[in-house]
Amino acid sequence: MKLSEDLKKRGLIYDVSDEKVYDQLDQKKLTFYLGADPTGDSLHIGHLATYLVAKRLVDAGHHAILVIGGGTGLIGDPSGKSKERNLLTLEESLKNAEHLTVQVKSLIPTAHVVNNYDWLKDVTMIQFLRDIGKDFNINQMLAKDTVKRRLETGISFTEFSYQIIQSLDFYHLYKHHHCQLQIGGQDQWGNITAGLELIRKKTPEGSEAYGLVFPLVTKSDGEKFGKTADGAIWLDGRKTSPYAFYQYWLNLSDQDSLKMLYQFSFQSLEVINTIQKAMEESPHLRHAQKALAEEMTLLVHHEEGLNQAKSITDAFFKGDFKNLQESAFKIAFEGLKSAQLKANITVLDALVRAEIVPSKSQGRTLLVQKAIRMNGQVITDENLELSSFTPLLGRYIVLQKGKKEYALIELS
RNA sequence: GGAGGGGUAGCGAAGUGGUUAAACGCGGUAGACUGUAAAUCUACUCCUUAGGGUUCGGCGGUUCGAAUCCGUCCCCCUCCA
Repeated sequence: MKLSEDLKKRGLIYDVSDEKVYDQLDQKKLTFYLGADPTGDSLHIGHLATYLVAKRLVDAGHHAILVIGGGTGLIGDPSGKSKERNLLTLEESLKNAEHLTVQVKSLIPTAHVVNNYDWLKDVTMIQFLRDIGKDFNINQMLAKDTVKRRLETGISFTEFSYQIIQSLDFYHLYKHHHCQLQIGGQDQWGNITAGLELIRKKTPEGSEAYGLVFPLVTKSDGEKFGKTADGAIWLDGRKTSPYAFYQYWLNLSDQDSLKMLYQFSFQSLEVINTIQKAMEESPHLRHAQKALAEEMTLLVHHEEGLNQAKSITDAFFKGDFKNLQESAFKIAFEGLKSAQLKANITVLDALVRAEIVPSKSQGRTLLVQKAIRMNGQVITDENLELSSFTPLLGRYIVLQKGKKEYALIELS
């Protein structure tokens, strides 16, 4: 199947600057670029969607340049933001950029990774205003959705100028790396077309550059994809454990999981179709969720992370952690909340100390509601001491709140 | 600079001297039902040594008693200049 057709069928194309881009994708080997600003020290699942599109292009033989926006991150992209952001310091931006570089390389090892701070930092003000500013029309800039929406609430000159800076990236890459295509989420449309415009003006002899944007990943319940009450789902295993990452996919609704399967999975459309059928026949087996969880966890956290996530899942949801070997046991609880406590501590105190509840009041409420289990046994007596449990492996007590939250107590 | 309006729990929003730890909605957590889903129903949602303690932008005052009245300061919005 042609690449363009595959992308369309998966629902990964929101808009293109020129229909010709499809033929280019199907027939030529393009150099394309995808950027991310280092606003945080890790990418999250939302970024993952965009990088996986890049990966599809790479797999089809195109060359990827992944831009880490060490420079643009200093300015602040107003796209999709209703408020002015706090500026990052240079140190933060560059440090975050380092982290993102590592992550991005691990996702697409063959990609050329660059930091736009390298070419943006030396542009002088005079240069900026004379050589670049002349090619931008204020009316057009103001008309961009991302700017227009902000005019009422306020936008600084800094963020207003963002589109110019990003255009400079595209032009730089076009000129020096023959990068002809920029891809991104639909919120990047304005920035991408601004870049195309700049390239056109700077190349009077004729230019060939394109833009392609994919739809923002959305969930059917209106919640933002990749966000939980605890915050974003990060790709960094230290910020979101492989287990939590795996669980996020596993907990997607039926409807969402199918959609995500098309958008995220590298399985062929035929295979996805089969999964869809299996799912319709027996939804309780959650074929789509499981397939997604496995594939995505393997991709981001590799085999080791996937095994860890699965062994924890088995232990917790099949309840067989009692039979775990010590090594597996440790892996299962790695990254989860834990506390070293003495045996004469009461159940209620243990809940607070293990940080599974924020206060004793709430701990009591949960105990009354039969929401607390220790070593799998429902506990209602807050004054029970830890010594009244038979510890696992001689010293561990597994603490459970509700169905999904666990902590480990190690007796000292 | 002038005139007016407003700041109440994670958010939205009632409350204008006394069971008001503060209605209601959303969100959140848990229980039931289930498929670790959705929908629905139920409970909880400041802290606590369970007696109390500390809350309504900050500080100070009036009062037996204040989110509610007075003074002052800070912040936000609207209109005029």
